[in-house]
Amino acid sequence: MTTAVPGFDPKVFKEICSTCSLRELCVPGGITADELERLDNFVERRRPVSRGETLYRTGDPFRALYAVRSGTFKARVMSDNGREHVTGFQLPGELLGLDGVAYDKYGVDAIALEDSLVCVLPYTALERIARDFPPLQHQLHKVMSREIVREQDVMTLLASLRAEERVAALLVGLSERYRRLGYSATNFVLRMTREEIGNHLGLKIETVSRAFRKLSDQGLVRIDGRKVELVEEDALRRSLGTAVVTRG
Amino acid sequence: MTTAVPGFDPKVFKEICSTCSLRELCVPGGITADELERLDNFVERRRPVSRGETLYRTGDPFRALYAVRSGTFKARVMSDNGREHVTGFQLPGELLGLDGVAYDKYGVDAIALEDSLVCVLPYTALERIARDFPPLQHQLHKVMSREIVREQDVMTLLASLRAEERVAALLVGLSERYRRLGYSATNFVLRMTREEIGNHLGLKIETVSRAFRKLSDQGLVRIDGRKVELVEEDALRRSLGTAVVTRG
DNA sequence: CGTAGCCTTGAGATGCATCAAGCATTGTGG
DNA sequence: CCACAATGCTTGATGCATCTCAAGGCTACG
Repeated sequence: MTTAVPGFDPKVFKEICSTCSLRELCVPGGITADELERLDNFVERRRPVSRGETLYRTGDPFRALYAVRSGTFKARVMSDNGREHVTGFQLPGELLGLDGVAYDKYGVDAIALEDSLVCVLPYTALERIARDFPPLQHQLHKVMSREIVREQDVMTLLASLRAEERVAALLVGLSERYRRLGYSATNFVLRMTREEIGNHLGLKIETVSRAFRKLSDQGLVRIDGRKVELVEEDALRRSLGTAVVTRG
Repeated sequence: MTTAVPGFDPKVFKEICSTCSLRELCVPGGITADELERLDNFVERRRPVSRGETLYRTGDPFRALYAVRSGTFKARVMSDNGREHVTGFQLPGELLGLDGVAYDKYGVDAIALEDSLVCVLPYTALERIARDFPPLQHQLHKVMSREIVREQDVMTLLASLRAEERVAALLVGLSERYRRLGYSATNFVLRMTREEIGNHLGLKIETVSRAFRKLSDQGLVRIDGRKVELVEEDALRRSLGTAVVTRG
């Protein structure tokens, strides 16, 4: 299985790509050495983005997708009254930029919440390779569709949950994503401020703070600044109604 | 340009496909007669769905995308407490089922709000043809990305607008879509109930009703049951803040 | 040590949900 | 053709969740 491919180090793959939503792209099962090389050549493997830096802005011409290798991003839109809406947070292995395909320009700002690394996937090359390599094509479609589903979930959350439930849903969602990454699902550190959480969930910062307090008082979680411990994960999950899936 | 192709009637195309989000699929610019025939063979061109009927249900195995030819649909999820969330309304030329790719099953129920016709686009065939026909591939990606952007807009709406603004945004959005279809952008009939509007916008039916009333009192719109007239379209638009785009 | 950013908490205001009643329209069976 | 049920819509009164405004505390960092 481990064919000798120039410039490809399986150890690096293990760390970086194994949880990536596009791993089929970088090291798909059944990919030939030849194909792998071709992929390797077009992906820029580690562009650093430091905390607070903008990876791309709303309206920038769309050129590439970005896969988060390490770190965390927020995607946001600013309304002209100066208010921020955070459309999502991106953890390692997740993609940025899918909204750019629609109108050949990005529809959000992508901002690093901590020092991060991204893979750069030039889009036209990606489309070209996808044509020659059906599993990759299908994987790309799945990734886009998952983003659609994720956003549906957020819409449902915004349309039907109360403040405390929204915050609980966010925590459960982050928990699942950290588990998938092989990190602790019960102990993690929030990379975003209360305000960013509020701007994602459609709540004011004070309401977010009080929601944390209430969940904490019920013994469901333990909160210390940005450090979170899920004490009663199941109860937390149940407090949402199982229909609300939390994929993002 | 009008090559003689068996089974293809340009007049029918004009009526049906010219505003379709997948028109590149059915009659792309620059498509050869050969390719067109191939497309023609795999698309089922007019499946009727009568009012209230379900086109597909949450969890049904994903097989096909559907393009609305005539009529209107709602896409919805039911939470287990029995509450409905309407993720969107689909007008002629718009697509249903993109969420199904992600997990090989549909993520919503698609229900006709009036007697409707859809085109059926079997998905595996679509992927296959897209590989051989780059403009179609790109168009498919654009359509998926537009759905992502549309949902981002709805999320922003839900997270930041007040009741009256949400209703105004819906009306402006419908207006634009009817204009694109060649219908009046200022006079149209709502195909959905107040309750469905509320379940889309995260509002109760009474609140929707009162929002209509207020917009009406301000002279921005005229409402008679489901008949809507946009009297001051610009003012209505301005009442939203221009950053809130309303694509669906 | 001091400042700036972030977070918490309290008190009061407000927008939407809830509860309740009544009206309009449509369709149906007598 | 009419009576009346069913469905959808409106309107009013009240309560509650969240926002708003205000103050103070904590932490990190220069």
